[in-house]
Amino acid sequence: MRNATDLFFDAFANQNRFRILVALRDKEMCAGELQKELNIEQTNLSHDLRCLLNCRFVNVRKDGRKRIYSINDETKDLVDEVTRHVKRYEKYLRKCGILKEEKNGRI
Amino acid sequence: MRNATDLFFDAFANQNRFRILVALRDKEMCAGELQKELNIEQTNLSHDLRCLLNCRFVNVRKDGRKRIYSINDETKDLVDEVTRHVKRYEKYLRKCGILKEEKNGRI
DNA sequence: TTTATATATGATAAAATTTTCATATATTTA
DNA sequence: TAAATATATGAAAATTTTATCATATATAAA
Repeated sequence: MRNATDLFFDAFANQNRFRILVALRDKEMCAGELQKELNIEQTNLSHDLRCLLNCRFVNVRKDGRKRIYSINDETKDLVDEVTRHVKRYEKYLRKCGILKEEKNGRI
Repeated sequence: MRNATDLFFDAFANQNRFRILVALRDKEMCAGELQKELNIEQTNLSHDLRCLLNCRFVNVRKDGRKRIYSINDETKDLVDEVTRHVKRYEKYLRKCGILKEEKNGRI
């Protein structure tokens, strides 16, 4: 059985899923709005929303044929703290040399 | 150019690297001690420590032929907050259905 | 100054994740 | 009830990440 931390990072520390959480930080949105704003392919967005929902990082309510998603407060706080940490360490992250600046291949 | 958040999660949200940060939470340790305690293969541990060091999440000092690693306070706080969040959501993470309970293949 | 211990480096192999693709369902409007 | 819109599902392909392997360096002790 995997440990809970691994599961947590799988859900939270994923590029698209974290972008969704950041977008929902300021206002609730339906899938279509998220899709436009974040430019995530429809089926991927749907997979990601399901994951965030199952983990209870976000909530959803129906409105006609739209589904409106919102982030919960605890998760919002964590998003904020991560964002602060990222800002503080960005300079070093960029110079790390082990983390890849570009997706595969050299810098 | 990748965004800073992606680089941050690459460094921080990695199984072995996060375990190292958690281990260093309570006391500073040299590579050999970490290796025993966490049971991480030597070369992997070395790669991971270099990454954490380059990102400035940990510091190092020399003592004879050992190198003693310690976590910085800001990162320690973030580790604690993540740990709390994981505890709170573990129940849902396990039931997510999208996150894999076992490494590849079915549950 | 040779041997032993502690740790580091870089390339490739192995494994895991993310995207794509084909298609399904659910609700509304015509 | 047929067409249109909004969103969801599952499997396979594509890409990325992590582990392994071979080897290097640095310090200490014999």
